[in-house]
Amino acid sequence: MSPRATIADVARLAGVHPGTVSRALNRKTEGQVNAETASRVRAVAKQLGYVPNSIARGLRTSSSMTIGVIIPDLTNPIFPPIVRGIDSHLAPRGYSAFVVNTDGSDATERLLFESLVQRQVDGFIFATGHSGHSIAGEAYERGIRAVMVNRDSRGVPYPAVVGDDAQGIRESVEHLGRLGHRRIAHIAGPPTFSTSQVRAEAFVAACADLGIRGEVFRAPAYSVEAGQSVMDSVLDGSGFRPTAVVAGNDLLALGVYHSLRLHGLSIPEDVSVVGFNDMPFAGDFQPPMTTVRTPHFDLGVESARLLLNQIESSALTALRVMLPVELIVRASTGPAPENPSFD
Amino acid sequence: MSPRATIADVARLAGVHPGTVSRALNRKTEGQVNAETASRVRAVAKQLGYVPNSIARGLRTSSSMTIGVIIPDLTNPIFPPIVRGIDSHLAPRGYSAFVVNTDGSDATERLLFESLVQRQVDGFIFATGHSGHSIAGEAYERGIRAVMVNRDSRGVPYPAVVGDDAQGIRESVEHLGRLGHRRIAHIAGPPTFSTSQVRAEAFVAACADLGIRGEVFRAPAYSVEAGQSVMDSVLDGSGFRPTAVVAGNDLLALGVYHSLRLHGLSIPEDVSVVGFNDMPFAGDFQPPMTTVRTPHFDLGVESARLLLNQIESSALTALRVMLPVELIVRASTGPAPENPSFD
DNA sequence: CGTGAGGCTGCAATCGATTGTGGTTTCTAG
DNA sequence: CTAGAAACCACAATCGATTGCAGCCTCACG
Repeated sequence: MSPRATIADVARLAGVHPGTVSRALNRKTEGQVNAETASRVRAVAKQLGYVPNSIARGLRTSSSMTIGVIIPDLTNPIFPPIVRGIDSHLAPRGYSAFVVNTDGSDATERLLFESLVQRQVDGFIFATGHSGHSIAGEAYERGIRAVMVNRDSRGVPYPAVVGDDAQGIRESVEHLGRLGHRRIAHIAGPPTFSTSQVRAEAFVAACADLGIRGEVFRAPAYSVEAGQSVMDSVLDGSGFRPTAVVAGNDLLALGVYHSLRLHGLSIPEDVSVVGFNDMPFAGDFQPPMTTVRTPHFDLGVESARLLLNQIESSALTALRVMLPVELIVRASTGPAPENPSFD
Repeated sequence: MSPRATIADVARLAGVHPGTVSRALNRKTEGQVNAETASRVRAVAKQLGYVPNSIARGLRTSSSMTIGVIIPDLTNPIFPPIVRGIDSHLAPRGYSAFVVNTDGSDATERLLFESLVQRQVDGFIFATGHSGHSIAGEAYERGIRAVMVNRDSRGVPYPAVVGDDAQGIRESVEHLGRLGHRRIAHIAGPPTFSTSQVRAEAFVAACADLGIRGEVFRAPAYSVEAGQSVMDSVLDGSGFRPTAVVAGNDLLALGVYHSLRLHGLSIPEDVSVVGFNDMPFAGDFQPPMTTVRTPHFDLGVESARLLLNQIESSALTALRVMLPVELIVRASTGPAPENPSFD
């Protein structure tokens, strides 16, 4: 690897001082140097293939132009769009993102967080919010800038960018109500996530408003397996016989699909199912899934925008951005059965 | 933001020289300092909440402990597992990854590449290989370390980590042959990708070996839309009437699903379909998709391993790692119809 | 008791850029 | 013609860590 050209090399060849080279090459300061000199410097720089060393620059300016993005798991399909949204806002502004996965472990989150602090990231975007999310609290104490995305974290004073989950659930229930359903189950996610609580509460409220009998069941995780086993226990153990289920998210809904299939029940003839998130390819499932579309990409964009605002204006405005969601009706919901197959 | 403690602060409070602090805090050099002094330094460091500034360290040691990962699009479901595989190897070794998306554009790839060079990344992992992939060539000229993952790039002397695509296709064709299919279409990806070529050639060879009539059709992209429109033209325009189709990847296969459905053909009764990659939730499609599982996570791990080897041993061993694939038989393939519905 | 060998630690240079300060030069205006 | 102001650029400090070199101290051995 041929040693990269430094600013000193350029200065020498252009016959000027390194400081002048620096000024000539930076938009904000190039006015301070004679136009002719500047163009000579630029010519030499190009000739030498000079690229500024942003490590060195970062040391001096104490800004690394990097952002830490902490998510639970990149292979969970809702996160790639969020990450891309973040990146799409960051990249044009000269920022780069470190994306790390915690796999839901607070311990690894802490480790990764520290390693990013060490790397002098200018701020964080947390997609890992949950009740008792200590890292965000600590980060705030240490004066670190951050925003929460997708999930809120009660008690943490960072801005949060979330979808209007309550509205999404309400529309789901109304949709099912219009189809004649009067007994609906809600498979809720883990109670430590704000999303689970918001959705469950909205479900209960909507059912009450519409005079629908709604029961809430809690899944230990937002996963296909959890959805399946909870639905199994609803069908086998509980006395409740729903004609429709509103799942806490698409993964849980998929688990419900599996459970229903194994019980010989068909969707939506016997039971209607609605998911949440509209993950990629949700329309290609068997049957295509009715679900609530959350604008994940935009969630990412907004969170990045908020963070950069904080960083550049250094104003810690505790804000909260809620983006609208949309019910996507596909084939997993249909009219309530006249004679429910299991009555 | 309270100014972070520096090594000088620790030195002052511990009553030693900054150099000593540095030595006391680094595994490799802590033997050079008195055990008692070292522990005192460590105590002070903890008390002050000192975290080394890796920007400063990077400047001095000229190694940033970061890797650039260049992929086409994170929302393409094959990439998250690759990225996680990379990360799982990098993180425990103190490296962090910058993941960037090119959206298939060489121009933005170039931009992102330069910005990462500027950030002094220690190496690159390219998942964007294609014929005429100039960036990798240039990078090599400049003595930059890198490896290619998933896709190969002919003519670029970097190591490549790929799946055994030829074997996967061969197994697909054999599987269909055993089911009695004698007319099979292959929807190939863009010819600029090595994967497309390898798979198409393997398809032709396998058909020849088994005495099956195989026709290759080229899709302009690895996307659902492309798959659908190519399959449309096969069904409508071409004289060829396949009873099965081997798609270049799962996205194309999904497009084939759509096309078939719109033509009133059912899978696998009328036409069998096999995909490639076994993307997440491929088993939940309608019908569950028979496809070739590529070990994407391991592809990522291997590529990171190769890269770190290169970096740490500084030996440019042009290697090639091929990982085994596996045919996953689900419900999109079945016996060839006795009387093909469209003859 | 002298000396050589380690063991420890301080000193200062260094990585590559940015930026406040100040000195020349040139130009303008009175 | 000269004072004052720009305009331009060089100088050097600085960011926070790492590391070769050298010095000091202690200890052991002759």
